[in-house]
Amino acid sequence: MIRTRFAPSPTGYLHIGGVRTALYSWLYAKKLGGEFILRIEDTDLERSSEESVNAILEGMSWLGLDYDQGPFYQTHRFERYKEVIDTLLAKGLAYYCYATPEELDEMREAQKAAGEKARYDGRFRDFDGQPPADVNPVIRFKNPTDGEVVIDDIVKGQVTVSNQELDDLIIARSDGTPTYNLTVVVDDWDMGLTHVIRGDDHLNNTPRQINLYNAIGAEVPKFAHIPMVLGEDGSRLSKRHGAVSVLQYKEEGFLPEALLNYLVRLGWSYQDQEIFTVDQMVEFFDINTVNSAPSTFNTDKLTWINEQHIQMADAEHLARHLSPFMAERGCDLSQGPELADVAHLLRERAKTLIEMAEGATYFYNDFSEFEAGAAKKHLRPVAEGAMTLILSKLEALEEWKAEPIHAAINATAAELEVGMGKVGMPLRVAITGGGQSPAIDATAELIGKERCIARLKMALAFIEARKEA
RNA sequence: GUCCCGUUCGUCUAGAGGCCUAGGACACGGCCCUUUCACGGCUGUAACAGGGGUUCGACUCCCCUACGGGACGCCA
Repeated sequence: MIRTRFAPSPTGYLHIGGVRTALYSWLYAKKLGGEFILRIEDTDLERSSEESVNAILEGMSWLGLDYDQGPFYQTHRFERYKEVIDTLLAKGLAYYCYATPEELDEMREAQKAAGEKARYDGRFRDFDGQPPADVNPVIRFKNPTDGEVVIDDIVKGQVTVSNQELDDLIIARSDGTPTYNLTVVVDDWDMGLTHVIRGDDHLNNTPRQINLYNAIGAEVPKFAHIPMVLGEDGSRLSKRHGAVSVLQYKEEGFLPEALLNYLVRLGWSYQDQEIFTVDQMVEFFDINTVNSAPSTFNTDKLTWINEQHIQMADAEHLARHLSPFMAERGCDLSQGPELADVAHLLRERAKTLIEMAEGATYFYNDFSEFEAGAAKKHLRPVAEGAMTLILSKLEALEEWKAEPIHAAINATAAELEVGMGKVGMPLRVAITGGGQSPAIDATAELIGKERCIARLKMALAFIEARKEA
């Protein structure tokens, strides 16, 4: 069975590049009926935080990237890592290194000065003298010194690295805690992972990890190194590029499926299709056709995709995601139409849920002033006749539905021998407070008769006051 | 500096030697639709990093250069 994982370290927010590798792993497992595992790589006690763990969990949950197993925490598995390290030590495949951090810094500086790649020189590899009493040693893995490691990467192709380029990496710190390169190998082995899908910033670690797999007698999984996501200026994505945390996109009014859609198309394509439902992603995604070049994040396109998903979203689904934004704007949803109906009406003119919430406010909140520009243009004395007539017709309506409302507007325009706009626009400003809204008849229906009548009267009073001024 | 990876319109991408007068999408411009704002439809501008090979023929294969990214931690 196929088994993939997402293994973030909880040292910050869940960022957008991480989400893409998580998505690819998740899609790959889903597509092939495999399992997707979540593992929290928290061996760095200094930098890991519970807050970050929560941000990761919340992000995954919002995106709907559910996992079949986990979350596993590496800090709960220290016994197991110790066991592996002891075995390596016993077999002579690992050794204690007493070099101090200062000593190592000096070594690296000298190497760089000499134009070489900085790496541990193996000074304690064959040490059998008296260990210094005042140094807590680290444990290093004895990397093979000759030959080469070949990675048969699903997205990068064949990558060959000479063992001479690799040094003896630290697998246990001087305080005894294990390090990433060891824990990741032990876990991926213990958890039965068949495919390791991760960012290509790990490509350089892979050869040494393969050596570790071999040393502990584990089967080497298949690798797929996904290229990085770059910021809009082409450099590595970071905080200064604006939103990098998934939850920030949630707050900015993006639908989770839209973010996923944008991310799946960043570095991968399926014919000329741009818009994918989550089910379609699962059906069409193919890890073998992921591009090997990094790609640049583009908010404009994300926004367009979000708009497309809003347009095709189910009204109830939209309402569910829209609801928190309405609350933010102080809207009491019990004092107005069903939010789903409003969302349905607005979905063709909102790029984000924030925009939609802005456009939905007047369905729930009354206003005391009309938007200045729109009022100046449409609530003029000349509109008084049309307003008075439409008011009386609307008041007389027995069935408060878009169709009869529409008929009333038509009749008013016909009786006064003016265009639809001469009636529709003042009416729009009167009942919505501004000059922009969906079709005025459907809008009026949802706002409700009582509110519409009251707002029309308020508009008439506004015109009256203007005449006197 | 050393090693690894990469390079098609501004951006995401299609392109597996002739189908390419290089296709689609976002963004941008124009036109149409329209009682508002949008949606939508049509349309325009815009790219094979450079240089050498290989081949009858190169966006596609090879080499070099340039540029970009990554790694070189008792971080992951």
